[in-house]
Amino acid sequence: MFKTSVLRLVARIPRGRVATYGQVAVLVGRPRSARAVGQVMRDADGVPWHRVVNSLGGISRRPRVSGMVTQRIRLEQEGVQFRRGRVVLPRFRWRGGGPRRLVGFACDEPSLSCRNST
DNA sequence: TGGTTGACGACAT
DNA sequence: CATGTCGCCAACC
Repeated sequence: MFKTSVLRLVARIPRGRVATYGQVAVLVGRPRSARAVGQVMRDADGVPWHRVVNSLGGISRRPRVSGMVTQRIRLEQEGVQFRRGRVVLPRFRWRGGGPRRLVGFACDEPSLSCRNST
């Protein structure tokens, strides 16, 4: 089940790391369901929902409450750094969730050997 | 069964 | 870089 898969995956996001809606969608095998992931997060309970942000590293607006603040606070308390209102994805994006054959999230970790080009 | 609704995302302006 | 459009898709009605 989609919802269950999403919740199970989000539950695995380590403290101090974040994932994007699109990333979660890909990891559960539904690459085009990023939006639906948000729907699941809306009522998510008992999972680190605050570790899921949009593709820009920003905190997406919720329908009712203004939990944007709460989410950011929580992330910062875990050590996640923000830059101009956005999570510094290159450094805090979670890479995991299964087979690392996942292209696209490969080389954005500065501390690795990715800094050869520039 | 069929139409509407978004915690999204890639692109075009 | 900041909006606006359009495509997507699971959940809801």
